Amino acid sequence: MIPTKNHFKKYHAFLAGQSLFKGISEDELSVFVQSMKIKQYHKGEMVTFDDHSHANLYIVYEGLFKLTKLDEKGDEIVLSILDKNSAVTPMYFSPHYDVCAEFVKNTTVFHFSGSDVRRFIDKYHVFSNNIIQFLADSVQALMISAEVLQLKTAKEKVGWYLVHAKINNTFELPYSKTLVAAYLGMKPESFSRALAELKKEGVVLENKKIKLENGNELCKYCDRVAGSSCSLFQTEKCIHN
Amino acid sequence: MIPTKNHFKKYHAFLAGQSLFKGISEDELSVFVQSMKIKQYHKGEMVTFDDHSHANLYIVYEGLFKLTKLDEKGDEIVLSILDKNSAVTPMYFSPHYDVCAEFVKNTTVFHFSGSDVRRFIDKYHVFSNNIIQFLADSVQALMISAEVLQLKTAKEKVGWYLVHAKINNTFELPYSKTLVAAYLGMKPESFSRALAELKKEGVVLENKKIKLENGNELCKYCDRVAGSSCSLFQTEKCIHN
DNA sequence: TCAATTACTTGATATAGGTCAAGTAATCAT
DNA sequence: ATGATTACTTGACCTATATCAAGTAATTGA
Repeated sequence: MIPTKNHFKKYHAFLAGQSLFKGISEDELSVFVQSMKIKQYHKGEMVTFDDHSHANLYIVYEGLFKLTKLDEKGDEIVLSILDKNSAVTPMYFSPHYDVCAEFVKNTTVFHFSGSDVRRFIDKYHVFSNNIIQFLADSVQALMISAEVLQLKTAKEKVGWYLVHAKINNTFELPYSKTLVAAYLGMKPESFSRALAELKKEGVVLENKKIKLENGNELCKYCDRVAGSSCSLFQTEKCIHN
Repeated sequence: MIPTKNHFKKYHAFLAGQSLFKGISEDELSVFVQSMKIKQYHKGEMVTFDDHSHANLYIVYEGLFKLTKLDEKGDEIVLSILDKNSAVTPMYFSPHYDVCAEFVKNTTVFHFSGSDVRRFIDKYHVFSNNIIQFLADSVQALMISAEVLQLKTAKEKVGWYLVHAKINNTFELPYSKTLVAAYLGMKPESFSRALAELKKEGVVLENKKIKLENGNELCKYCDRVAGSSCSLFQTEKCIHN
């Protein structure tokens, strides 16, 4: 797909809104955007990052996919779920570390070659700092995942996932139950049973909409990082003191 | 502890050898080292990174500790094991994300304040790139952990851990079984039983020394990233083609 | 719009690894 | 050197979640 001038403007605006490009001027960004490639993937496609694609930085313009690791038996873990505005860059990883992208919806991603990214890092100090922040956020997210996956019971995992939708006020499960279950390292059956348990506590999920009896039923499943974005954070109603 | 001039030289040499300071000249490093603080912790101590210590970059000069997350029930996960030459920096994390350092041995750490690190990043582009590589390595290590913890059986986890000691040719378990078990997300009892299983396959662990009957018994537990450092990598003896 | 596919639920059953207990071996501190 | 503490092992038992199966509900695509 060759971007038309019109598209180009749209993409430019989109990228300007990304936290990776925070603090970069319009003109500076333009140079970078010139070298951007656009790629579309189809629902159901599975792509492994090979030695070549390892060098890239990817930003999701539209769509949905999961980053997974598969083992010989065919079992998989979901490392992260990526949709609009998500970014991923295996460029600093070992070329022998292979992860897989499984596309859940038709997806459009922008990608920048490793050499362009490095050039941009060298030239624009802000961008370098943004990359640092992006990687640090990834580290923190993975640490929190590790904690959730290892320490929490099925019900706690689901509660923890749902509380995010309360905090960001959508009160909506953003993806299918099966996908969320996989992300939480559990089977759809267990997810379903966990929801049944939560229902007894006043948490109802009905066509992806979360309904709470009193409003605070999910608070016990909250962590401090997520909680710090909550309107009740550290009020007397909040469990985090 | 106030470093004497002599100590200072020793520390300077130590830091010059760290990959975080690769490409930094002696003189440049000196400036940075001036502002370094030294802290000693005792075996058994437990320290939480508070808002203040969050801003720091830590490098382990000597000793051993584990970075853990604890939950209300008192269960813990080991996010990483840190010993000589290891580094950790929560400085880019949410101030609400609290991890805990549990000291296994008496430990000496150097730390640099967040503002010094930022100043150094601004000034020395190589350092900024080193930080990027350091964070990316952390991301990759956490992804591999996630995979090991979720996808592997007890025996596979232990085999995977042991194969590293084969690859780096020490043939030695670097830490206590209990600590390694915790890192692998399992109980000491399960670790012990997994070792018993491996013994049947010709893998013997005797006072921390790994003995193999034929030499290739651990290969089936190897991953490609670890394997890429193996002397047999991608020869006909290697499972990775 | 309707058949086909995929998503979800619920029950019965299996199992890996956790827990508890009791013992031995190794290490530490005085 | 020795008593105390901690590390490790082994067996019996338990439990949370996976698996299997069979069904219903929802979504998709021609």
